[in-house]
Amino acid sequence: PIEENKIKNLIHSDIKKIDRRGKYILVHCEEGALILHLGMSGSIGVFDENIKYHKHDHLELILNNKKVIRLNDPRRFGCAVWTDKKPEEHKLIRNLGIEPLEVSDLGERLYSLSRNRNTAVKNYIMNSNIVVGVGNIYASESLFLAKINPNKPAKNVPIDEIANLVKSIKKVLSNAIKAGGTTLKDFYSADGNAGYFNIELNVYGKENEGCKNCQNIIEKTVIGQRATYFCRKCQF
DNA sequence: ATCGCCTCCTGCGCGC
DNA sequence: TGCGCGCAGGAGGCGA
Repeated sequence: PIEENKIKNLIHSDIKKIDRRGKYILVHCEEGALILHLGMSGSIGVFDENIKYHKHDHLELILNNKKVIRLNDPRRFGCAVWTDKKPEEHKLIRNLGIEPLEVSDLGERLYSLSRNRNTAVKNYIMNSNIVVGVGNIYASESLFLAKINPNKPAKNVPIDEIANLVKSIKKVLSNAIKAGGTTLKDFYSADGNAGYFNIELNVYGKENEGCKNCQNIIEKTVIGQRATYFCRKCQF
């Protein structure tokens, strides 16, 4: 949800820094911080101040350089929350898991945290209280590269497979970042133009196509209410 | 603590 | 063309 009234605290406030934690964008100001999330369908655009609104523009930050920042989010799964305190201490942020591209011991940590986890390994790596950044596309892609069946209980994945999985997650995420994200359909970059390229996907959305390793048929299944794609022959 | 299930909401593509 | 249906990139919150 968008907390409109509280966000008015931003009036006359300087933006000191913008960074992120997991998939949350943190706009640090003098008096606190704006916490943004784009959900499934959100986008942020920077426009000239007099440009007309688009359908589903929900929040506008008016800057002092005749530009505006607008949050557009058709499905409204995103959020915009103001906090007076350090954003790291906010309840949406403080329980977030490991930043996969910022630690060198991800394998050891994911292994030890998984020993009592009976849930499917795909659910495990998508749990943002464990590790952040692995969304539904990248979960299937990472498990394919690591040759791990997405349904295997997390606690049954041995240390060497976790090591492969961690390598795959890092590779998939950094390639995706380099490519500018994954565009399935509508996507707008910050200047308002349709932008960016599809990254190379191996399994996501490839139901009934041939596996790129073994030509076996890619299967679609549902794990944790989410579409999941894998090759039964390569991943076990 | 952990887990599975439900929910929020709009839009699009498909089959009939 | 139009309608109804299923599905979609996230993740908080609930009860068991």
